[in-house]
Amino acid sequence: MPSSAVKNPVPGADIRHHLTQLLRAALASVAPQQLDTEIILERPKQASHGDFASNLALQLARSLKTSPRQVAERLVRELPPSPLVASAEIAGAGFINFTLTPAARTAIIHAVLAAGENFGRGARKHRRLQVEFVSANPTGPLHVGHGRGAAYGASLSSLLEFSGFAVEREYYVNDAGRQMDILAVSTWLRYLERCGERLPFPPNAYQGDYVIEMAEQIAVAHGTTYLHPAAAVLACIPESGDPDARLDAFIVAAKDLLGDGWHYIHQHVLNEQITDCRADLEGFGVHFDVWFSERSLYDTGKVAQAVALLQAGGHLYEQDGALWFRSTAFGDEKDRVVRRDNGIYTYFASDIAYHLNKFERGFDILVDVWGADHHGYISRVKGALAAAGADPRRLDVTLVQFVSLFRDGEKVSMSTRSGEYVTLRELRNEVGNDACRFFYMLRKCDQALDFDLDLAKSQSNDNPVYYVQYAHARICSVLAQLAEGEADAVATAELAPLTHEREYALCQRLAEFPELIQNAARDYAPHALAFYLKDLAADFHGWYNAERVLVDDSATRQARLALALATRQVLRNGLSLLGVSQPVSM
RNA sequence: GCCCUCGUAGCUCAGUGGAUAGAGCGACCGCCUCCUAAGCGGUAGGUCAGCAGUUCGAUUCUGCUCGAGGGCGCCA
Repeated sequence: MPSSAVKNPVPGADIRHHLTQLLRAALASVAPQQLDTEIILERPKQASHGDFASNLALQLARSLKTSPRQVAERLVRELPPSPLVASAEIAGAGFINFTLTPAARTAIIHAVLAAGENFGRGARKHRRLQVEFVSANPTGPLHVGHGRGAAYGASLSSLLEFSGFAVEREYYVNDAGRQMDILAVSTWLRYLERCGERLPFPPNAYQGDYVIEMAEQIAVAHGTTYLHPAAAVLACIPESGDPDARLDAFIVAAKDLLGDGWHYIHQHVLNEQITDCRADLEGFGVHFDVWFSERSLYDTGKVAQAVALLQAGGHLYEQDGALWFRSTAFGDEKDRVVRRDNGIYTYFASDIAYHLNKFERGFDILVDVWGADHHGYISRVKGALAAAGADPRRLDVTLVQFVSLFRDGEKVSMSTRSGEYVTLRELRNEVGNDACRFFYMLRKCDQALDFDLDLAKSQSNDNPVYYVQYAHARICSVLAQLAEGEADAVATAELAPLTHEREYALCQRLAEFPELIQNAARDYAPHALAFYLKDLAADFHGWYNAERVLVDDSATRQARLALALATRQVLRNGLSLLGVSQPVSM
């Protein structure tokens, strides 16, 4: 291929693509029969290895029956000349290391300034993607474990959206099951207590103070409307027996005695919890586009339809009075019940209907963010989707591991049912939203997270979130000292005065941002963005300490201002994706 | 027993089919007459748990062993 076939690059355009074209041209001449070899360009860890490195020669050596270094020499000889490449050197086992010209290295600054808040945004992918996360039962305040799912899901959604997908965020409200009944009956029993009735509060009912508060509200608003004598209630409850049976008896008694009143209390506590949950999440910067009701799946017959669909496909059978799904035919370790012997559908049944409904709504990809304790659930849901004729590969389940809180080096013990746990709201109030959001992203989601309260609260250099925000504030501080209108000229500043290694390193970091967005989105790994921002801040702080921005020489001053401004832009873009604020001063 | 996640510096954790495996904290030595010291520079610290395999090349992929945590309901 003649070298003229490689187009002259636009400054600031995709240099990686340009280098790939150069290598492909060389490949066509050195090994025309290997033209489909994948061209891989990586960013070397060491600065002495240039700006980009290719292992193409190592890949080709075997089939060409030639030593890697010899192949590399031939490739380099055939590389078309490029105005962006200062040198292409052979090193190590046969790597080709590209060093860019100073202009090519700094060109990214203008690209950042031109794109602004859209720098790093991926091309539209024309694929609709839904992220479902948190989806905690509306039976009590969110705790720090839910907080991790919320922070992860929100950052992941933003990242996927920024990378080019059309993203919808959804919260699945489990408003149909026994847990809601237990919350309603718990509230009613507290209400009776407040009205002066003496009866034992079941140990397996919801113990939290918020239940007492809801009972108080009902009493204030409705007086003794829902009052029934303790004796009438207790008459329905077996003397002994297992606690779950007793709790169910309390629920039956409440339904019988209250009639329509039961529906009021049930609906009231549900509304209260959803409202509280939504406010908590919005306060955390976590927004949902859709709050999807599980009960609506029953009301519209979707659950029965889903089961009928599996039945029609011959995937169900009856045994011991229950209806089973033959999930072992789809790789699950045992078959699963979809309808119990008492005629009630299991959670699994509504979950099948739910996921089929998601596909009906036209999403190309479903992402479910679940607590790690649900991992055994993946194979059966995917199996059911396959059985129903849907493609299970379009469902990606991401498991988020547990959170342990540490205070003064001691683990804070938590127990959900007893009501003794640290809520997300308490955590936010104590350490602040920014530190919370950032700390949740400091660990891969599939690893258990130890949340150090003292470190998260520390207003010091130990705290990575302040380290990143400080870089942003420092840049703002410099810009605040400019004369009127001086910043306007920066966007088109001549960049040749940037000649220090730290400046090139910072430019390279900025240039990595778009690739990082794509990779992190592909891997569902928003933590990679948090780590990138730490690295970017470190590159900036290092440069800031070594070189002064506001120097007298106007050309140097303009060039450095441009670099500072571009850095601030990328810090902003990254922090906002993570839901962390970008303070102007600290 | 089966399944999942994991094992990387004293501690907490990133990372990768590639070259001399990184960061923060802790330790030690330094840097404000200077755009914010919530900052920076340097030193010390490693059998990437172990064994075998695939590969031109394995800390990364595969298998096994050891160790840690979690999950295995006609609950949600």
